[in-house]
Amino acid sequence: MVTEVRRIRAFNRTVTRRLGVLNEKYLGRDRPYVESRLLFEIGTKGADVRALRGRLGMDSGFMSRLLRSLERKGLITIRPSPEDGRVRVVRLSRQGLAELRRIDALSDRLAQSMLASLTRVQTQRFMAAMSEVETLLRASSVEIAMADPASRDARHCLDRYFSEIDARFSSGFSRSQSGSEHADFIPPRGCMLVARLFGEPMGCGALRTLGTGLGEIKHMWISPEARGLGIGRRLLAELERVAKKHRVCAIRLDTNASLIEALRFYRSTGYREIGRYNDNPYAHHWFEKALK
Amino acid sequence: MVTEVRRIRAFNRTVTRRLGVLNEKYLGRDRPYVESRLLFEIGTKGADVRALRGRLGMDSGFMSRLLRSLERKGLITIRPSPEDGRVRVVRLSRQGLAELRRIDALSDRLAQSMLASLTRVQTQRFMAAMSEVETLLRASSVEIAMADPASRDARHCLDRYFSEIDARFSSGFSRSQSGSEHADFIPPRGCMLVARLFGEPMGCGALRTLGTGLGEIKHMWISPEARGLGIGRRLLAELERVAKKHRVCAIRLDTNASLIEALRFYRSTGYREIGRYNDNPYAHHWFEKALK
DNA sequence: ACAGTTATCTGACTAAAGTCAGTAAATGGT
DNA sequence: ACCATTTACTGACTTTAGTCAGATAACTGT
Repeated sequence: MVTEVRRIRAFNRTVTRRLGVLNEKYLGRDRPYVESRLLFEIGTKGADVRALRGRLGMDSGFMSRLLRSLERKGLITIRPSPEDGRVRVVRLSRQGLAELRRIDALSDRLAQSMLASLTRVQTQRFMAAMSEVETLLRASSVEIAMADPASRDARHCLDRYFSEIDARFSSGFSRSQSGSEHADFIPPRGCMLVARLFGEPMGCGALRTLGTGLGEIKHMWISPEARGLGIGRRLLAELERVAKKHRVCAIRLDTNASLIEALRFYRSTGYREIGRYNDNPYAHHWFEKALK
Repeated sequence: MVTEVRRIRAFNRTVTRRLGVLNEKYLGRDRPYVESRLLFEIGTKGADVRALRGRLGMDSGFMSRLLRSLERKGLITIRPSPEDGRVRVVRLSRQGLAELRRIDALSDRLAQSMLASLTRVQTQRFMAAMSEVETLLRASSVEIAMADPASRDARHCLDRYFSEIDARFSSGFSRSQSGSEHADFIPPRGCMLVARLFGEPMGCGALRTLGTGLGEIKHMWISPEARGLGIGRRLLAELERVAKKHRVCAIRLDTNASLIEALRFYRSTGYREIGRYNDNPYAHHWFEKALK
C-alpha cells in the first residue's frame, strides 16, 4: 500500500507539472483559462448550461457571468431548450467554432511537443501506458450512489437502458409491459444505484424485494462509453451488500437471450441458472445467487 | 501521428480532470493553493528562493510576498545563503514541518482514493502503467540547450561530473590536470549543451575541436536521478549535429575503464575503439566515430 | 390550481493570483 | 575600483476566479 501511494504521488507530481503548466499556458494564453475551458466543453455540438455546470462543477452565478462574457465577445449563442424552457442551450457561433479550432490546434501542438523528443519505441510504449492509465483512472473515478428512480440521472439511465434493449431484443421491447414500478426501487422496498463518472451518469442498477428474504436485480445498465471499467461488478456488489443488510438471502434476476455479455457477466459473478420464476415475456434465462 | 495526438489529448483530459480537481481541493483546503504548493516545494530539506522561483516559474515579487506570508504564520524561516549573500535559503520551521506532514497525509489520502475502487489486478496494472507514463513523460520533458560553460547550470553539472569521477576513478581525479579550458567549449571553437528537466540541470555534454575536421566529446554527464531517460543519446546526437554543421567529419573521445556504462554507451552509439590519441592520464579507452 | 423544485440570472462582494516598475544589496568580471 | 548582473524585496495595481443571497420564470406532482 505504501509503495502504491508513493508511486501515485510521484506520478501525480510529474504529470501535474508537465500537463498542468502547459495546459494553462497553452489554453489560457489570450483569454481567461476558465473561458477557454468552457468553450472547449461546449464543443462543436453545443450543450445544456445545466450539463456544463455539472461537468465543470461550477457555481451557477459564475457560469452565467462567463456565458454572458463569451456571448458579448460573439463566441456563443444561447437560447432556451425546446424541451424545457428553464434550461438554456449554448452553441458556438461561427466565430466560436474558429476559436475552438484554434484551441484544438494548440492542444495538438502540446501533444506533439510531448512526442517530439521520444524515439519510436518510446512513443509506442508511451501510448500503451497512457491508454492503460487513462482507463484505470476513469475506473477509479466512478462514483456509485443511491438515487431516486425519478431523479433526472436515474431517468436518463433508464431511458437509455430501455431504448437499448428495445433495439437489441429480437422482438423489440415495450416499456408498459415491463411490470416494474418506480416505487419498487425506493427504500425500504428496494433501491436504485447510479454510477457517475465526472458527474455524469454512466450506469445504473436496481434492487427490489420479491418476498421475504428474496430480492431481484433489475435494470442493470452501463453506458457504452464506460464499459470495461468494472462498473457492472461494482454496482452488483453494492446492490448485494444492500440486499444483505435488508436480510435478503437470495437474489434472482432474469435476462433476455440477446444480452450475451449480461449472461456471461451474471454467470461469472456467482449466479446459477434456475427455472422460470416469473412471467416476464422478454426473459429467456433466470438466475439466482445465495447471499452468504 | 494523428492517433497518437488523439490518445494524448484523451489522456490529458482525463488526468487533468481527476488529478487537477482533487489536487486543488485537497491541497488548497484551508490556505491558498500556491502557499501549500510552496510549502511542498520547500520540503523537509529547505531550498534556495532562487531555485524555488525557477521550479515554480513564479514572479519574484509574488514569491517574496508569499514567503513573507508564510513567515508571518511561523511556517518558515528565511536566512541569507552562506555562499552567496544575495540568495536566501528557506527552511520549514517546526510548525511548517507539521504542516507539510499534514499536506502529505492529504496527498496520501488522494492517492488512496484513487485505489479504493480498483481490484487487486487493476491496481497492479495501474502501478506499472503509471511508472511507464511517468518515466516517458519525464523523458519527453527534458530540454536540451546550448549553454555558456561558465553559467550556473553548466558549472553545477561540471562540478557534479568531476566529483563523481573523482569518486569512481580508482586513482581519484584531480581537476587541475584535466587539461580542458572553458574557452574550448565556446562557439565557434566548440560548444556546451545542458539538459534540463523542469528547469533544473540534469546533464551536460561538450564538444571541442582538436584540429581541422576533428572534434572531441568531453564532460558527458547525466544526473543519477535522470538516467534511463535517453538523455545521453540525445545530448550526443545533438553534439554530433553541431559538429557536422562545423565541418567536423570525425569525433573522438576518451574514457576511464571504471565507467562501464559509458563504454557500453559509446560502443552502442557507433563509436569504434582506436589507439591512444592523447596523453590524458585518466584515459584507458579511446574512441572515434566518423560523421556522415 | 397551486406548492414545491429546478435552472438560470443579477448584484454585491471577496479572495487568490499575478504583473510591473523601481530599489537595494551582493557579486563577478575586467 | 568600478560597472553590469543577479537576487530579493516593496508598493501599487489588475485580473481571475470565485461565493452568496436573493429574484424570476418554467416545470412537476398532486
